[in-house]
Amino acid sequence: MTVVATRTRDRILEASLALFNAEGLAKVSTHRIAAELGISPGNLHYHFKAKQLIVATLFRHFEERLSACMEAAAQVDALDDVWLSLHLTFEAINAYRFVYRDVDYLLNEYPDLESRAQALTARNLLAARSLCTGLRQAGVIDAGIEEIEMLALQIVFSTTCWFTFKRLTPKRSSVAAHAEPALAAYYTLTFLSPYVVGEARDYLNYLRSKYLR
Amino acid sequence: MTVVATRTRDRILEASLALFNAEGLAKVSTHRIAAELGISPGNLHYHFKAKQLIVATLFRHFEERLSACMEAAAQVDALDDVWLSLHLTFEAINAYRFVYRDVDYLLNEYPDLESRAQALTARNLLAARSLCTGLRQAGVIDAGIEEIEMLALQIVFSTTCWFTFKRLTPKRSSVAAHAEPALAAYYTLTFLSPYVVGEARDYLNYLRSKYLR
DNA sequence: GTCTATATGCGGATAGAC
DNA sequence: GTCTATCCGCATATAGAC
Repeated sequence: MTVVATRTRDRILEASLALFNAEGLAKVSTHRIAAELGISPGNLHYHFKAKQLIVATLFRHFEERLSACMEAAAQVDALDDVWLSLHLTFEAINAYRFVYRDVDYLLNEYPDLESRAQALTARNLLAARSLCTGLRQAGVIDAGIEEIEMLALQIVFSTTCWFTFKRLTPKRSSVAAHAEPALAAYYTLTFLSPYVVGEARDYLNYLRSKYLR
Repeated sequence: MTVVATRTRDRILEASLALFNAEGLAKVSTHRIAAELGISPGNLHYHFKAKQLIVATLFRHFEERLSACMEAAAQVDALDDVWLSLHLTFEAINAYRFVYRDVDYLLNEYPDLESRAQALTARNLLAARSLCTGLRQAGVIDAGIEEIEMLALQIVFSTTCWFTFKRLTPKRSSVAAHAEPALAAYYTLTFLSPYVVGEARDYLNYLRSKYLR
């Protein structure tokens, strides 16, 4: 049945994503994925002729989800929306964290993803720039062109690499795993703080007191 | 001869470092290293019983070099020295870029390095904080405790992840490879700019005009 | 110290029966 | 669609001659 086939296909993608995120692309073999699902390696191969195809499919899903975040981000013009937008972006990246946590391995192993990953970053930069100019026009921040350029770069840099860096800082047991994206969003939001003017400053301080705990 | 033995050992480390940096830890096998040196795999194994030992040795060298950078950084109290210090740090990280460019793979493959890598980051954060408070005491920047905390984090974050992120931005052929650390240092220095006061501002602008080309 | 030859195991991928 | 069985290649690591 096609229905059943599709189910299995989706289950493979689901399980692969979970394993890749948890243990890293390199450590998860196709055998392992099959075992996790209780199916045979042969069956898995029927649905995906190569591991590369699983990875490529997941990467496409990631592109789509992140692109949606970016479109939303480009429209933002209030500090409150910035935080939400960053939060959603971090959640997207966290849901597919195997991509950025191990970019070097990923791109070495599957070179055809390199240009797509670069294009994604480029669009991400455009969206961040657009977000910043939106904030300036709304009078939320006061920043020159060069400063905005810098801000956009910082935002994209931190969304991209945050979870990679996280692994290099000792775990704080006090922080629940699901709270990570919210914290990361707060951290990134703080980049804006030197440039925030007017009553938006108060809101930023409110956020600070709320999340610095 | 012990002398010759040592030579070969060092050559192995040298070649391994070069290959790891150029192609990534995962893609470079011990056979490959041996072939590159024109020695046999058996001979390589005589000097290093396992690939892990090569990696561990290189990692120790990296720790030592980066630690020296950090000690120097902690003493800095002028904007000029900050740039130099950042530059040297980026050069150290660039010289051993296989470490941070593929941390996730590295730590998954050699778990005993994880705590050492975290300790290194922790010390790095301390040094950065010390650098920032030094700048404040010297009157170069005007920043509160929380802001300094944030600055230190930004500095360490960017030194650690910059070259990883670099791979996600399209190559600009105009930038020579050896100039990368200098550019990265400039980028990181700019984090300070919102907080720089007095005549130090002029110097920062000078650097900007010099490196923004 | 250096070599050749080889053991061992794993991961990706396939063939063909059911 | 799913299975079992298997091939192939590579990477780590070892044994033993020179």
